[in-house]
Amino acid sequence: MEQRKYFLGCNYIISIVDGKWKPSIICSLGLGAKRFGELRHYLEKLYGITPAEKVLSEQLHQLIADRVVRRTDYGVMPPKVVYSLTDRGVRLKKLLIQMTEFAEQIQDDSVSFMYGSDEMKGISRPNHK
Amino acid sequence: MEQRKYFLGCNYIISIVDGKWKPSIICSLGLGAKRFGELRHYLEKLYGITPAEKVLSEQLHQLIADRVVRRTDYGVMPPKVVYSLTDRGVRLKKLLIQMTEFAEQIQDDSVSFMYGSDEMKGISRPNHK
DNA sequence: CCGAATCCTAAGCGATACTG
DNA sequence: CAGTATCGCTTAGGATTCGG
Repeated sequence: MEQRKYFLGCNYIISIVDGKWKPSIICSLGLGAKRFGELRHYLEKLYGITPAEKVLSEQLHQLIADRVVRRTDYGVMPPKVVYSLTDRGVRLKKLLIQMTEFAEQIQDDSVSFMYGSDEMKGISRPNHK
Repeated sequence: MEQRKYFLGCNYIISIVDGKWKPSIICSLGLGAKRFGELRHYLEKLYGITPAEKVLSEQLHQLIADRVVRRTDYGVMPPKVVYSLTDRGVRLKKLLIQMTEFAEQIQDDSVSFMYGSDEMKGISRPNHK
């Protein structure tokens, strides 16, 4: 087992959440545990595009390695596997919400976001059709 | 001028600070404005390695484009150019410190950091030789 | 002293096809 | 259903060289 070395602690956090879909995965699972396919379709409803299966799989496994996400295999046929946030994941999600709120404060015309911090908290349930 | 679109606000923040040296640049300039070469040598003292000039230059310009860093050219000969944090940069640095504190909370044996949140705040002045 | 220009390698991400 | 295997494009970042 080898040790990973970072300049700053924030570099470590950034490395955990850096990945196109990772914040959305954490956010989604924070609103409820989901199966692999469920997660894909949930993300598609939110954004209109789906992560490639390979990419979703990769990023999930990285989050598992960083102990942010937990994988529960029910070992039945047909397969049933559920992903959910660990304790660390729940705390990380709160940090992501803080970051999102900061983003909304400094936001200007040059950027836009598809999903807001209130929605991350589950305050508003969007009607994505 | 085109608009950048992100899934979540935190994706925007992550894109701003994602870059091997960016958090360290923001942290360093937060302790005082610096010239290009000064910044390089400061980082070298902290970490024992220097960013390639091209990389430091790139990441500085990206931070300028994101209005986190300000470049002040005194237009004299020999050249004197100073980099410092904007208002947005100062606020972003506070967020980075929060992230670093979170990292220190969840830290375990598998990771280590070369510079701590207290040092980011300027509380302790390390004696790097 | 303050960089820009070029070349190179590794990693991120997507599309497609296939498996237990 | 829940993924893995393969391919190919694009970007990040380091090494090196050159210019005002």
